[in-house]
Amino acid sequence: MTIPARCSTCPVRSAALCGKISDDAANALSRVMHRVRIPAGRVIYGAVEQPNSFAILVSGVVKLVITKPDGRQQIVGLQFPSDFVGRPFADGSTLSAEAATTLELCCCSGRAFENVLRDYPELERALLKRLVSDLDGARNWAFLLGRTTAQEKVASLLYVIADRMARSVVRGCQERPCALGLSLPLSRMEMAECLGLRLETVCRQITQLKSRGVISTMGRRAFDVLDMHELKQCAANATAVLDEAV
Amino acid sequence: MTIPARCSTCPVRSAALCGKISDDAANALSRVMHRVRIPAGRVIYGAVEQPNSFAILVSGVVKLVITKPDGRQQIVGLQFPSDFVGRPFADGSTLSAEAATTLELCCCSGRAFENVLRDYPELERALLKRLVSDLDGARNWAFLLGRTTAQEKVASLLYVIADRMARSVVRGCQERPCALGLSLPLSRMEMAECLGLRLETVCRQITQLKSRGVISTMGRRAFDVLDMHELKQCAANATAVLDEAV
DNA sequence: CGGGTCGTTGACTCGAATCAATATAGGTGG
DNA sequence: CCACCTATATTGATTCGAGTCAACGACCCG
Repeated sequence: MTIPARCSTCPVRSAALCGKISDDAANALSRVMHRVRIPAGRVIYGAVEQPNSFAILVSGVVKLVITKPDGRQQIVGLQFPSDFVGRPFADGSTLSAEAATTLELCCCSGRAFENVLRDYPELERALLKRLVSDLDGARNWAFLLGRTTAQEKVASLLYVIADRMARSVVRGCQERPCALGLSLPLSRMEMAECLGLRLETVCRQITQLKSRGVISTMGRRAFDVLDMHELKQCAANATAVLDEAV
Repeated sequence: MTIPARCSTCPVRSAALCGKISDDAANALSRVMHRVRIPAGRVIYGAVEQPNSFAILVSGVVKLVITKPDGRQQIVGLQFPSDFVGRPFADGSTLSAEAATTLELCCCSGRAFENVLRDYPELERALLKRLVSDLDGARNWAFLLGRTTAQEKVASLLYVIADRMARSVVRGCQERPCALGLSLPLSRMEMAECLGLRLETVCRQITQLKSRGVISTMGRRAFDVLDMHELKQCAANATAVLDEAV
């Protein structure tokens, strides 16, 4: 038995959960999942709504945001195409997921997903691995917030976005995804919320990166990486870069 | 079949992974696990050593630390008694786990653990749930690092320590674990590494909390929470507390 | 009791926040 | 299609919290 046609043409299949399991399990999964389109700004799951569903992100970007009673917000993670969206066995935390852009999701109800999970232990195993790597991601995010300068934060974010957007846009080009005209899935405000900064600070850092010829911007929601290597340098160690720029 | 005697007297059993599964699974697990004692400072797992093992923390505190080539360190998580220690299916990240204090672990080899995992899907399910809650923890840690003042950071850390240490020291006392003489598992330097601050800043904030009568300290490695409610207030919203203090 | 590590406090600096004033993009209606 | 209008973005001036540098003090070890 082979996988369904709609799956075999799916752009994220190889990288997503459903590409890591046997055709058998993938079939069972495909039977309960369906494509949906979600407009930007929609809350996918959060403190309020409980009909928890699960999805694989096909296109677009999801932001994971923690909001405190006093209004402070922090984006604690971004999800890109091929990522798994949902909170299995959620305990109702303060975390919510929002569409940063228009999304295409391949999704199903929590109940249906948990049934397949029970029938195919290999799926549970794959999910567990993904959670471990999400956990690594969350901890690296914490490092970024705790131990880096504004310069490094902005450079890191742009690097991650360039990396993951390029991967999902031009598949096959593993070399240098430069000069592509990447679309920026976040506003300046949202970038600030990602990085624990104010939007003015994000602006200033972007201006600096532009004046150094590392990136360029076109309008509000597009940018180019002119020098991928330099951007990575900025992300890893802003001070060293500043030294050699003197 | 009942669980082994050494498990039935184990202080963390009810809260740990092994208390969330059937006696059958718990038995299988107990057969491959054994108690070990680890001195403070020992690296449990990290970038170097690969013989990955898994453990349940019985006593002591483990710190999870990310170290970058340039020497910057950030503690991205703490683990307390009953927590699961280990990285299933690790992909060799920059994360390492270190004993912050002397530890008692109930541990086994990665191979043995994965065998039991295969035989008892319920164990895998329990592990998955624990990872999801770890993920929540890591994201809340990110919020703390990104969106709070030094005051809130220090208060939050002391609150978490007081909460979890009290829970493991005086079991049964669910009311107000105040005035207990809690042992502080971290040095000032380590506290700073947790919070993305400098140790001088941690000192100053501790001094402030003392002068406001929220906590008191005895020597270097012990403290008391004099007003648990106030400490929680400081953690949640330092500014409001400052306002009413004027 | 002496030495060294760790913790505390003080004086000063600096990076990011804040407050404020434009500027530009992008959508809307004429 | 163009002119306007509002959001969003950018830049500048200033403030403030935390970092840095330095000295001192306290605890804990032998």
